[in-house]
Amino acid sequence: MTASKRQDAPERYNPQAVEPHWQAKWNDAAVFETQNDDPRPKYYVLEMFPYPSGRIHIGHVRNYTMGDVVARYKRARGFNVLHPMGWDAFGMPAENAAMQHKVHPRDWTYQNIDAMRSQLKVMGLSLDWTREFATCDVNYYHRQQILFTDFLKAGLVSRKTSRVNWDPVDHTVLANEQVIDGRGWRSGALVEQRELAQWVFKITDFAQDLLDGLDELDNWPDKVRTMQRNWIGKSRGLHMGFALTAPIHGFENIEVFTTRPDTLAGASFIAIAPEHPLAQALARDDKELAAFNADVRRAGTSEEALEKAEKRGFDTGLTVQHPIYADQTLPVWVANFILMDYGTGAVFGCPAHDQRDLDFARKYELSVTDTYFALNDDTPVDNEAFVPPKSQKVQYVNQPAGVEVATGDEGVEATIAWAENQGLGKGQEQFRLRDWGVSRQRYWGCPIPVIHCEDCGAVPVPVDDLPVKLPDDVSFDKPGNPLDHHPTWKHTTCPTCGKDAVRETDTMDTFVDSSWYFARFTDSTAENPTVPGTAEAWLPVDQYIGGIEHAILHLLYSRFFARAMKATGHMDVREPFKGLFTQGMVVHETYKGADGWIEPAKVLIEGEDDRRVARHIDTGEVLEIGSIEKMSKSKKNVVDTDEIIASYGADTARWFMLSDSPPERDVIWSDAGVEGAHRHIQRVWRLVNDVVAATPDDFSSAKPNSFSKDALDLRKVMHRMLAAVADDVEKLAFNRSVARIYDATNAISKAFAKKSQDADMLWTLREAVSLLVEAMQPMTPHLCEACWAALGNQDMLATKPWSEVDRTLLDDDTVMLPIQVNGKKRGDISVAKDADKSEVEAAVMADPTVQKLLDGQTPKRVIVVPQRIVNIVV
RNA sequence: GCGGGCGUGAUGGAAUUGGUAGACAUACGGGACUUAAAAUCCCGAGGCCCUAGGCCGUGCGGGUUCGAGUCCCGCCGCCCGCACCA
Repeated sequence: MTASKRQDAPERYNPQAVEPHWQAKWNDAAVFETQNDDPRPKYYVLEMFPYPSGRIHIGHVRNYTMGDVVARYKRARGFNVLHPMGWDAFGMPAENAAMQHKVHPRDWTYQNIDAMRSQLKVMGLSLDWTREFATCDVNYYHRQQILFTDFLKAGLVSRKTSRVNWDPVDHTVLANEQVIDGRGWRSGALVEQRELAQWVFKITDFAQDLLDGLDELDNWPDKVRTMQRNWIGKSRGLHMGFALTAPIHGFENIEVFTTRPDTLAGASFIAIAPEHPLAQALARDDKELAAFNADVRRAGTSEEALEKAEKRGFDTGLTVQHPIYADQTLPVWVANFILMDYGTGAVFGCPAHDQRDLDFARKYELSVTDTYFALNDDTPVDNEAFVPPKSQKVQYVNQPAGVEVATGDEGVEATIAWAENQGLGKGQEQFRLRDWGVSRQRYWGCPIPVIHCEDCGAVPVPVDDLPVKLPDDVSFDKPGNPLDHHPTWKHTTCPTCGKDAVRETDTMDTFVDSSWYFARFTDSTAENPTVPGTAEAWLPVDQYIGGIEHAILHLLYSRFFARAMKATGHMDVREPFKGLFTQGMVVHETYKGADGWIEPAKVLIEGEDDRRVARHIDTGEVLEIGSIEKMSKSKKNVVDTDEIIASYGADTARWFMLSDSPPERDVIWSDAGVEGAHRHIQRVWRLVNDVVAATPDDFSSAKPNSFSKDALDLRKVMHRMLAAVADDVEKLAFNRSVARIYDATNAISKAFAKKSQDADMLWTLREAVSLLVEAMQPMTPHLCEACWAALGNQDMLATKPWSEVDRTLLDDDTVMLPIQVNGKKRGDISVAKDADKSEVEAAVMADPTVQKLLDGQTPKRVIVVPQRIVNIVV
C-alpha cells in the first residue's frame, strides 16, 4: 500500500466481481474435490438433497449454508471432508408439470436441475460436484433395482394388499393430502377406497432394532428420537378372542388387542374396523353396512382424519360372550374410528376409561361400567372418562384378577396373567409401526424390477437384465399410469419359464430413492450400489442437516435401509446418521390486496410497529399485512434468492441466514436484516483495508516482545473470539458465533480508532483482522478470501489450517464476582481466579461495600460459588 | 383427536445448562460529517418512581431452592407431524 492510497477511502467491496473470481479459483484448484484414499481423518457432512422444483428456495440457502460452514470449518481443522450434492429427482410434481404443460417429466426435471445447480454454484458452497447424481439417472435407479431384488431375495420385501384412496375419474391413487373433503383434488370426484396389491418393505422386521438404535444416537435432537419412538410405538397388551355367541361366515371369535386389559371388566361393546374381514363379509349381504363402510372412509384414511371425524357406528346385531361375566354379552359394532392397521382391527370398548369409547357409548346408548376409581373417590363416570396414567394407583372393582388397589400397570399384568390362565388370550408386545408400502401407480419413479408370470408368479428381474429403464415415449393424455397403458413396455417374457409375461408397472415411492443416496455418494460411479470398505470408511454421516418435517419417515426409512443393506451384504453400517440437526424454516410476512396475495418485492412498508402500512409499490393500494408464514407460492411470500445474491452477493445471504435466529428455529426474512448483514460485510472489508493501509509497507510479522494494555486487551478479545467461534460452530450455534464476531469487529474498530502508532498495536491490529477473517471464512468465504489476499497472503484461505489460539490469552488472573444479598445483586468484588471458597468469603467479608451493605448484621449464611457468584443471606 | 415442540425489551435473540436477565443485531431517537442526501462514525434506550437510589420484570397461577428464564405441578396461547407431498 502506498501513502497516497492510504488517504483514499477504501473502495466498496464488490461481491459481483469478487465472488465469481474466487469461485473460479476454488474450482481451478479443485480444492473441494474429495479423494477416498486421503489419509486424513474423515468427516462426512450432508444436507438433505433438494427436490428439483425449479428454483433454489431461500430455505435451501439456509440449509446449505449451515452445512457449508461445518464443511469449511472441518476442512480447516484438518479433516478429509466429504460434502456432496445431488437431486431427489423422481416424484409427482414432474408428472403434474407433464399434464399441465405438456412437457416430458424427464426434460422438466433435468432443466430444473440445471437451473438449480447454477443457483447453488453462485452461493460458493464447498461441494464436491464430481460426485453429483440425480435419483432419476438410470445409473442411480439401476443400483436401486439391484438393492430391491436383493431385498426381495432376502425376504425383506413382500406382497400385501392395502387400502388406498382411489380417484375413479383420474384412475389414480391419491395421497392423503390430495383428498379434499372426500374428493380428488384434480377431478373433484368422490374418492373410493380400494384394495391394491402392493410391494412392502418389511420394516417391521426391524421394529425392535430401530427402537433400540435410537438410544445410541445421542447427537440427534431428543425431539426427533422421541418422535421416532412414538412412531414405532411399542406397547404391551393383551391379545384375546371374544367368542361370538353365534358363529357366522366361519368366524367363531373376534380377535382383539388392547393395551388396557385392566379395563376388561368394564367392556360394553366390540368395535371392528370397516375393513375388518368380518365387516367385509357381513357387508356382502347387507347393503346398508356396505354403504356405511364406504361412506365413513370417504374423508380419507389418515389417522388424523379418522381421529377428528365424528364417531360413527353400525350395529351388526352380532354379540359376543363377555369373557368375565358368563351372563353378559357384548354387541358388535362397525366403527369408523377403528384402524385396521393397528393391532387386529378390532377393540373392546370400555367407555368408563376411554374418552373415545365413552363418546361412542353415549351416542349409541351403550352401557358404561366402571372398573376402577380414583383412590377415595368412587364417583361414577358421567361424560368424562376416567383415564389415569398407568403408573397411578387406583381402586379396582368388578375385577376378576384379584387386584384391589394397584397401579394400572399392575392391573394390566394381573389381567394378562388371568387371561393366560383362563386360556382366553396372551400378553403381547405390539408395535404401531406398519410395513412400508412402496408401490406407486405412477410413471416418474424407479420401476419395480419384477415380472408377473401366470405360472411362476412374481419373478424378480435377473440382475444381468437390469436396469429396467423407464420408456421415454409416454403419454399423459389418458388417465391412469402411463406405464400401464404404454403399448409395448410392460410386455415381456418370464425370466424363469420363458412364457409371455407382464412387467410390474408400479414404480417405487420416492422415499426409497432418498433412503440410501448418502451411501451412494461414497462412490457415485461404482458398478454396484456401494463399494464394500468405501461405504464403511465414510459412513455414518457425521453431520446430517435438514428440515424437521423429515424427522420421522425419511430418517426411519434410511435407518431401515442401512439395516437391510447390511443384511444383504451391501454395507456394514447400522446407523446411517451419527449427528442430526433439524433446521427451522425461513418465514416471511404475507401481504394481501383486493386481487389476492402480493409478493414482498412489490410491497412498500411505511411507518413502524403497529402503525405500519403496506402499499403496493406500483398502484399505491393499501394492503393487508397478513401473518408470518412459511414461504410458499400460494401466499406469494417467497423471496427470490437470485435477486438477493445479485444485489448483495452470496456472502450477505449466507451471513444473514446464520445471524440472529438459532438455526433450529424459524427465521423471519426481513429486508432490514439483509441490509444489516451487508453492512457488516462492507465494514469488515473497510476495516481490513484500513488496517493494511495503516501498516507500513515493510510490515514485518516479527511479533513484539511486549504489548501495551490496549494491545493485550484486543489480543484477548480476538483469541477468545476464535476459540468461542470454533466452539459454537462445533455445536452448530451459528447465531452465537456471529454475535462473537460482531463483538470482535467492534473491538478492532475501537482499537483502530485510537490511531495508536505504536508498533505493538499495529502488529496486534494486523493479527486481529487476520483472525477475524479466518473466523469468518466458513461463513463468508468470498469476502474472506479477498481480505486474506489484501493482507498480502499468497495461499487460499480455503486450504489454510485453522489458527491455534494462544491459550495464555484466554483467562484472566482475576475475576469479578457479583455479590448478592438475599438473592439480589448489590455489588461486585474482584478476586483471584483460583481463590478457593474460604479465600473468597474472607475477601467478600472484608470488602468495604459489603460491610456497608450488611450494616452490622451478621450473615446467616454465605454461599460462595467459585468463579460464579457470592450470595449473602441475612 | 393423538404425538412433539415453543413462549424473554419495539423486533430477532443471548444468558457458561440452577448463579449479574436483556450480550450481539435490527428498528428507533439524538449528535458528528455533508450545501443536501446516502454512506460512515459517536451516544442513548426493559418498565415504573422526581433523583441518589429503589421497586417491578422472562405467557399466566402455584411450588422447590440461599438463588429459577432455566427444575416441578396446573393453566393459556402459538407452531409442527400423523404413514401415497418431498
